[in-house]
Amino acid sequence: MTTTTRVLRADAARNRQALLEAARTCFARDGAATQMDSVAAAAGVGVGTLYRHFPTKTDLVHALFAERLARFVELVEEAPETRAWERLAAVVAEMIRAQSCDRALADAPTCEVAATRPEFAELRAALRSRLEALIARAIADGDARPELRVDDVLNLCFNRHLAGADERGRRTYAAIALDGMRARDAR
Amino acid sequence: MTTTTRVLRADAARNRQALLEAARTCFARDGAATQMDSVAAAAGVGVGTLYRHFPTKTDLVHALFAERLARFVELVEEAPETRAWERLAAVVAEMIRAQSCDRALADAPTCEVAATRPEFAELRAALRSRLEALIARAIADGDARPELRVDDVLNLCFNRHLAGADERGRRTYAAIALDGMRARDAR
DNA sequence: TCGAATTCGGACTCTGTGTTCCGTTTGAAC
DNA sequence: GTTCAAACGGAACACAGAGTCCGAATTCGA
Repeated sequence: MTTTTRVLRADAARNRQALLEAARTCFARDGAATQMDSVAAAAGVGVGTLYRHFPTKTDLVHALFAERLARFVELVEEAPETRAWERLAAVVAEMIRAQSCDRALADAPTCEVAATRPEFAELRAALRSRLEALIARAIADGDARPELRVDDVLNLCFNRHLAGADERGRRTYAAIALDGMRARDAR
Repeated sequence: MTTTTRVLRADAARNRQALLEAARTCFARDGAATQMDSVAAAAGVGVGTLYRHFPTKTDLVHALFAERLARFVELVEEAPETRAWERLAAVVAEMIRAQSCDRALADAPTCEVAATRPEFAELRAALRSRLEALIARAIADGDARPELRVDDVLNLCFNRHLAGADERGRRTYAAIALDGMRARDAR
């Protein structure tokens, strides 16, 4: 995945991984309020090093969000032979579950800081278009309510309050969301 | 509603109202990112004046949130003879609708800045307990799903993404939320 | 009308946080 | 082992935004 033009020196590569790992932890815990200093500290590295790998906080956020979105895109594509509704349900459940380990994730769909990066915009578009297709199939099958749109699904799944919710809360939330998205006849 | 101990001078009272009005506008537009300077400017007043009326940004946020929460509390209490589910549905719809005019509102349930103020904590507790009772009745009537809890309702209604959504988005969101909260038998 | 208490305004201070800079250290090619 | 480009660390800088301060202006009772 590391598509850097020039090959990194051994220590630099090691530090880059440590930084990404540290950033994951920090953003999961503190959300958007995460400070660059604490990321560097968690990686056992000076801020200078952090800024050499990610020139801007935005770059770091972008890298993390891209990672997550890519996982979701894959998830939507898995097992194309399944009934659309089943897959949609799995995707929704996983997106909701993922919020519990990442306080910053809820911002991903609307986040403007990272939105300007073409690479990120592409990923977001990819997720949207694939979800769109999946939803269309689920509606055609008569499983999802006909007015359902991508944004409705994303709005429901990327809810900031989910990060603070407990296991029961997230389960119930997912159940409500899925039942609500269901077509009247299919229930 | 202005329960200040000493009576305010005419200009002071006028400014206080202007400040609250300006704050409503600014927070509705910019959410938590609203700056004190811009509130003062919008009220046509210096920052000094703003800080005399609201010594801290937290105080201002508190005043605004309290206003909103109080409205919701009233709403839950209205027309007690109605069937519980009907009222719950009305409350949910209104809470979701209210997000469209206030970018900061979504934080109200979890907001820690204002949570320390006893007055605010009371309001929040009041809303919770009244909603709790309403939900219990709706469950007892067989209208709401039995696992439903106050937090589930609040998490669904106070969703940050709703502020950016359009009319259709909010309507669909409300429909999904309500259908999802419904008991299986009642559908 | 006058005077004192109150309020106003906005330049200024203070703090927290993203970002830069540069002397030092390290990896790896020969 | 020597050399040098690349990478490191963290003190220092820059800037935004919350909150302060005090001389000027305003209100209002007498």
